[in-house]
Amino acid sequence: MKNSQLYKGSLNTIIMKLLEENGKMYGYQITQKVKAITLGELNITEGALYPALHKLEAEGILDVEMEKVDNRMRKYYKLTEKGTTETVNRLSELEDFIRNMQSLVSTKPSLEF
Amino acid sequence: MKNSQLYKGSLNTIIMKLLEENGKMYGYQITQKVKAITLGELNITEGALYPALHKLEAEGILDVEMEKVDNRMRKYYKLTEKGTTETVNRLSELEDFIRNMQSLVSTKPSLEF
DNA sequence: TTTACATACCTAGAAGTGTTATGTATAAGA
DNA sequence: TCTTATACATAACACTTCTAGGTATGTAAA
Repeated sequence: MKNSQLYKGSLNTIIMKLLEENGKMYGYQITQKVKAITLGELNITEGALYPALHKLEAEGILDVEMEKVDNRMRKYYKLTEKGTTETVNRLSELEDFIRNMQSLVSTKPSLEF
Repeated sequence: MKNSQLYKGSLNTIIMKLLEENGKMYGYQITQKVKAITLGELNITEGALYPALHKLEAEGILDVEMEKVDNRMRKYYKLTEKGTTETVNRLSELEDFIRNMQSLVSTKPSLEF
């Protein structure tokens, strides 16, 4: 993704949330959408994205639909029923994670004079 | 750590922040502190913690100090000067990460009736 | 007293995730 | 024509964490 290791483990959740929000998307579109939303801070690499999409499809989280646009092939992905349910869980986990990280970081270091 | 993959990549930042906050800590204490702060939700495994501490020490982020307490050995870790500077950067990255994840997740899915 | 649990450290091998590098192909713009 | 953007894909590598084991002391319960 980017320089920071922090994003490791969050790619699937990001993909699923975007698909929940937009109905169907194709790979390249996902990379551009993430870049736009994060103001260029997060760039999903193709080497991470495509294997992730294939895995989510194999797990029955995503469905694929091929479409030819402007003589170029596009693979549109959308959440299955199972995927929609899973997305709710993932987002709940993400909220817990963010809450826990904020708890761990919120307290100020003791000042010594 | 726990069930969720989301915590991957955040261990170093957690360790460094706790040391910034508490001056010096030993490994087991870090696991207990994290468990307490997150109300049991996050349990750092020893197989992740000790290698991480050793690596941070090798990188000059942490200093070690041995101490014998109740006939048991303890290895106290504290931030070096370099480590203190690095911690500021890591916490800044964490804030960016959390902000970006919230941006990606904040928008509601479109409702279809 | 023996068993279990808590404290306190450690490591090797496996698993999972993502990066880097590379490949294919079309379209648009300088 | 060369570069950039669009659009997919995979293989080799790197990094982080987990699983599962090991060593050792102190304490509380059975």
